[in-house]
Amino acid sequence: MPELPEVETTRRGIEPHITDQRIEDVILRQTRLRWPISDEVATLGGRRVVELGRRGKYILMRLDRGHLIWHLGMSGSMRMQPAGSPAAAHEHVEILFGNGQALKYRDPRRFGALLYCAEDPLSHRLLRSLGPEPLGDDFDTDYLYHQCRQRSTAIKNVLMNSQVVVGVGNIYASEALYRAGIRPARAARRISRARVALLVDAVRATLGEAIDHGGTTLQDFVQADGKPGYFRHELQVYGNRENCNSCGSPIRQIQLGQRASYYCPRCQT
DNA sequence: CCCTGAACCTGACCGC
DNA sequence: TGCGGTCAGGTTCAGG
Repeated sequence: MPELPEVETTRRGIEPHITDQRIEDVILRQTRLRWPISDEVATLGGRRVVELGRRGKYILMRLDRGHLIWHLGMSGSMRMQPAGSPAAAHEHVEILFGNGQALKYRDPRRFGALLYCAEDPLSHRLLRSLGPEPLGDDFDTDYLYHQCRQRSTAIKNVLMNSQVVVGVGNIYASEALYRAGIRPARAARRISRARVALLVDAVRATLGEAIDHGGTTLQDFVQADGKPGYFRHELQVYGNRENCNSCGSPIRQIQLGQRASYYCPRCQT
């Protein structure tokens, strides 16, 4: 999926097309996603989109009454197309707007979600215990060092724990650790404060640059205009079985927390 | 509380 | 060409 940069790229691409627009109709072709789409979603015609926000990997669509919470799962994408254009395979949801544009949600693996929420979406059970935004002020050295102190698990697992910090998935965890010179399997509590500071900077820089490139496309992800993300060309270790761009050592792959992890055995300690 | 592994689902790819 | 096995960007949930 879609990690934070892909979700933010999606949000930015869609926002200008739907803000202040009136929903004409909602088409549900498949309601069995991670959780079933509630019947209320089909009845949103007439409501207006007030703003499009994001919390971690969730896209928050605030309506003049109620909210939609979207998640892209592993294979989800959202794009704008003219209303009436043919539906692609696995295009489960379509929202038609007064301006003749359609927001299309596509998700082959259906690990994503679309939830209707009457109240504050930040209080929803799926969102209320999320950690800080990695690009916000609350994610700093003091915070992450404190989170690491008592944890014996690998630092990569800590980075990918959404209760610790949101938005860092399997690609960017490997990339940020490479950038910080820290091995993904290193026990979190065995990392010095100075190196945690490097890691905080690395996470921010990696995610920020990925957003600037429109995210990373491996298979499914497309931006709101249908183009892929271009950060794939900037990846240093993820999916790379070749040599380190810095020292030439072969990149190694290990398994951590059910996920493939990549690192340079010489540059990362 | 912390940590691990199973589960959800489809499609791409690889070796035979 | 077909078949079976493996792997894939996420996250909840059950259980130790």
